[in-house]
Parts: sequence; C-alpha cells; structure tokens
Amino acid sequence: MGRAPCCDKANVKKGPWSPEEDAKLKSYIEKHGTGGNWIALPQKIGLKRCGKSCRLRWLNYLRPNLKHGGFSEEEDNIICSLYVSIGSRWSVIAAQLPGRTDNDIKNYWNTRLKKKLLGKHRREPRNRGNYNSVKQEIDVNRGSSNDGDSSSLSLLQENGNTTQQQQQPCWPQNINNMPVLPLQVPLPYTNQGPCFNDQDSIKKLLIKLGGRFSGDYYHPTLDGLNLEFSSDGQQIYQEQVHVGSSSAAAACISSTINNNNEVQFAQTDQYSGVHNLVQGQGGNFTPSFEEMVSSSNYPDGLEFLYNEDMIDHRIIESPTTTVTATITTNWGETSTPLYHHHNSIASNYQSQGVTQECALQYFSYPGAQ
DNA sequence: AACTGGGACAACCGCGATATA
DNA sequence: TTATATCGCGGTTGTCCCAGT
Repeated sequence: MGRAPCCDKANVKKGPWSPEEDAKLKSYIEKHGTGGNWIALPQKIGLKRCGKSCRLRWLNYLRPNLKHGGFSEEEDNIICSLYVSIGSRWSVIAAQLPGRTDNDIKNYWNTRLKKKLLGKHRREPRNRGNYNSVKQEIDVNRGSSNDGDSSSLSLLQENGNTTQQQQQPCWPQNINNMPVLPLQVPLPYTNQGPCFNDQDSIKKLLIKLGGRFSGDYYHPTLDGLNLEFSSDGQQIYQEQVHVGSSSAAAACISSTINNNNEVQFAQTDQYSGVHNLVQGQGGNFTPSFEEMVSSSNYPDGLEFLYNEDMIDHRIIESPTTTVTATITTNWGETSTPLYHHHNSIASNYQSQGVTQECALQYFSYPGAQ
C-alpha cells in the first residue's frame, strides 16, 4: 500500500503565491505559530494550499530576517568551502549563513556560483582513464575563454600565472580561499576570514546540528588524522578518503601502518562503524572496493577540483619495505597548498617516529625521498 | 516588433528519516 | 513491532524577465 497523499491534490492551488495568501499565512503563523502541523495549517487559515507548500513558502520567503540576493564574497567562500567539504547539504550550508535559506543557496550555487567557479569550462563527460585529454580540453577552453570575463575563475585563480594554472589543478592560489579538504586535520595555514576552513570548527558545527552529523556519525577511531596506538600495540595513523558521491558517501577508507611498516586499508561504514578489509592477497584491493572507487562521483560540477590522480592505486617501494598499496593524492608540485597540508601531516608522523620523507612519499611527492 | 535563448528564482516532487498511534 | 503521518531535504521543473537577433 502506498503512502496516502498529504493533501487533496485536486483541491489544492499550485503555483506562485498571491500577496493575500502570503499575508494570511504570515499573520497566522506570527500569531499562533505553525502548531507543529503543517498539513493541518492551510485548513485552519482557509488556504487552498498543500501544507508542504505553506511550509516552503514560510521558510523560504515569509520568515523574518531573510535576506534575498546580494551574496557577499565572504558568503561565496563559505559556500564553496562547505560544498567542497560536505557536498550539496544545503541545509547545513545554510545554517552557516544567517538569513539565507537552503533553497536560496542551492539556486545561487546552481545558477551563479558554480559558473563563476567553473568559468567557461564546458567539459564533456569525464573520461576517467585519460586525465591528459581532460586537461587539454580545459586548457583549450581556458584559451578561448580569455575574453575579458574577469569574474570567471576569480575565486580559483588569484595569481595570473597562466602556465602554472594550466599545469595545476584549479585550487585557489590564495589559500584564504582554499576549499576545505576532506581530511579532518587542522590545515597548516591561518584563515583570516570566517573559520570555516578549520575542520574542527566544521565538525563541531555539524555535531551541533545533530542528525547524521552527531558525534557518533563518524567512527571514533576515524576522528581525525592521528598517530595513535591501538589496543594491540600497533602504531596507527589514519586518513579518511571519501569515496562515492558526496551525499551518499557512507564509507571512508582508513589506512593503518603497523610496526612493521606495513600498510593495510579498511573500508569503514560511517553509519555503522563497521570495518571491512578492502585488501586481499598480495595487497590487491577487493573487487567490491575497486568497483566502489571506480564508480566514485565528485561533487556536482566540481569534478575538476579532483585531479584524475587523486584516487589512485599504486605500489610504493621503499628501501626497507614494500608498502603494499595506497590511495593517494598526487598533486605533485611542492608549491601547492595541498603539499603544505601533507607536509604538515608528515610532521605529525615524524613526531611519532615515522620519517617525514616516508610520510610524504605516502602522498606521492617524489622529491620527498 | 516579434521571436528566441538563457539566467534567475520560486515552487513542486519524491523520498528517506523520524514521530506517533 | 508495525503501519501511518509528517517533516525535512535535495533534485527538478515551471515561470518570468531580459538581452540579443
């Protein structure tokens, strides 16, 4: 049996709200509140509207202290940071912007901000196997888009070094604009604007917001990138690598280094906290994991922020041990913010007896050897 | 002036989560 | 425990407006 409709569809008005309807709804809610029942509310007021429609109208338009339009640069940055960090959770993003609604932000993102970020990069569907062809296309489009549209890419390109832009992923050169990385460690830079680049702040915020971001949403042992000692004495560090679509990603990959310098990878369901080893014999990944990674999505419209090599299976040989396999970011250049980020992580390892070079090698900085 | 395409925004729809009987 | 009602969210669609042809 299907769910009963929330209202009589045939007897309900749709489309734009009239000023009279707005006034009725607003004045009733201001006097009596919603009564905790949106479905019953329109009948009480005498509106031929669905309760859901009333709720939406109130939340997105009639509610006091709402702002419309005129997003500031600061708000842009917050939206971008949070989008890269948590994906299209508009309600969470909206909670960071007083007076803004999730619908407003969603519309703003879809119609303006995404385009502002992407500039005029129109790309064919991603060819996962050929990063160079994608990069070439971006480069070509960059060339053709150089038509004086100074707003394009302004958030992503703060310096004018075209060659570098062509060779590097489109991270902001100005680290104050740098999107949050999906790693729960303090980033190695300061942010003079709102502290949304600080992972702790975001996490606290999310926990505060409750729901699936409550404290137990993340498995406790994945709570940050730390070196710690497990109960059996193994030295462990962990990095979360989110896979799957931004909204549906319920799994992350944690890596563990034991005292023999062997790395193991486990998939952890963030909801259940269940660990599953994703490596089989000889360090190969299990087929299900391979499939999961190969079918990974990226936040809509921001695929280009994720270098083709960001998810990469490889074998790293070191003089003393074979690190069986890893998932690595591979930005390459040591001038990038990500390098500094990794360098900071590496420093953490160092204090725990893992050489910085080894840790950086983990992140595939060849020069770190 | 008429048409067209695209941008911007409001509103709707469907579904999962949660509450409640 | 289960079925049903409601809420809340994110994706999508509809509509209006404006600039370009």
